[in-house]
Amino acid sequence: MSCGTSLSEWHPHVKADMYSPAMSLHYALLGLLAEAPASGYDLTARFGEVLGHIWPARHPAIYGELGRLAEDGFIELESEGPRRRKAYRITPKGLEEVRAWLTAGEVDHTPRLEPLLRSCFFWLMEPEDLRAYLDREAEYFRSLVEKYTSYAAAKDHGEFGTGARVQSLRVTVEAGIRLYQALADWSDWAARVPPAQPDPEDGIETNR
Amino acid sequence: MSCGTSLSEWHPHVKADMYSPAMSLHYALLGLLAEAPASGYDLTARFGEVLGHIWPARHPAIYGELGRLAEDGFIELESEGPRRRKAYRITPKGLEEVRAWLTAGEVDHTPRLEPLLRSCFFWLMEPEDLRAYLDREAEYFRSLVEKYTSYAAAKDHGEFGTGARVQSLRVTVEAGIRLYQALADWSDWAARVPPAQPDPEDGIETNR
DNA sequence: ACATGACATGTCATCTCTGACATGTTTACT
DNA sequence: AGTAAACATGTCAGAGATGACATGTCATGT
Repeated sequence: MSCGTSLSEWHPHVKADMYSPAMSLHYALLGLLAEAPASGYDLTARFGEVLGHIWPARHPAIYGELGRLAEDGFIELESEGPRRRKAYRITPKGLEEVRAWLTAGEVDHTPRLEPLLRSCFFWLMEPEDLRAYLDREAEYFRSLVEKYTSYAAAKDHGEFGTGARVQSLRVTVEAGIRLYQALADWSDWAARVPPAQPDPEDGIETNR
Repeated sequence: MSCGTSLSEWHPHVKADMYSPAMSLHYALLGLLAEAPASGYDLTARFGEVLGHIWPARHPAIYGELGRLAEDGFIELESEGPRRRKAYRITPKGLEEVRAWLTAGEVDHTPRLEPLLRSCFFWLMEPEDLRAYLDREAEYFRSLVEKYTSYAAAKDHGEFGTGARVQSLRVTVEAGIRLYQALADWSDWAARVPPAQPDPEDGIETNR
């Protein structure tokens, strides 16, 4: 082992972080329903369009969570529409729930980004493959920056109104722009890091 | 519904992205074992120290995946040590597996960042709570930038050697620095966005 | 001789999400 | 009148991860 915290700190009978793995959908749905009543179908669409780029969710997860939320009194049936459509409305209890999360909930700061995980293992790649990969990535990140930038510009010209919800979305988009810009710059930077010397310490062949 | 792609594109019988939810641990373990043989305990420690800040994993998941990996011939028993310790070594098949992932696997670019999800719902918070939250976040992100920066400086002074694996880690750390810097700047920026007007379009009270 | 703590591996109930499958309803075009 | 497409909701087996629980091994100090 290299540098390190003692393992037994976490191991035997210690209460861990208690960070909820994906209670996120629970709050995400409440947050969306705080805007306006919606059906599972509507919510699925919203995940497909915008939120899903940050926090993916498919319809089985959504319908399932909707059922649980209703059971627990965080939301309630608002109306039944034409094709079996069921729209839900958030209850005061639900609104309190999501607000408590926002102001008092533990924040998980882990950046679960697959490209970052991959970067730990770049040393296993051939230099030319790595180079090609990083170029592709930089390109892709730049295209996202462009996409979000144009959305932000439209918003700043008042195209979607000036309400609080739109303003929140604008803030989220700004995060996207800055994050993807950072990732694009990082990819460019990484592509210019010289390939390493073969590592003497281990038996596995590194990138030649 | 607002702007949007037709839902039926994904719905009826279309093959979805097939993006693997967390096949990531499978590859992460292979990547770590490509460096040197290790036991479940060692690998758990490494997740706790470094990798876990990017991709968390607890010991039950690790021991479980290790078993599957061995069953499938991606890794093999290297040695049995003092206290039931079992160290595994990656096989040629396993090395091929992780390399194929790195060079040919689909990349999932979704930034699963809880702070970003939260930002979609900032409009539900009281302005002063939001302000306090953003200040705390900015502070925290800055502390991470500092931490990773000092690590990078140590590395650049040759403190951990110059091997390929260390160089990869340096690249990952650079991503962390840039990402957290972007997030710190974003938090500062967001704290200075003026609170929105009450939104006329819906019935739920927004931040006053 | 024995207790303690670090080392080390495992099981299990439970939770969440996913892809595949299944189904019913309404509109629009031909 | 018929059929295709969009609208809309659901079930289910299975994968993957988690916290809690359980157990066994070795070194050290008393």
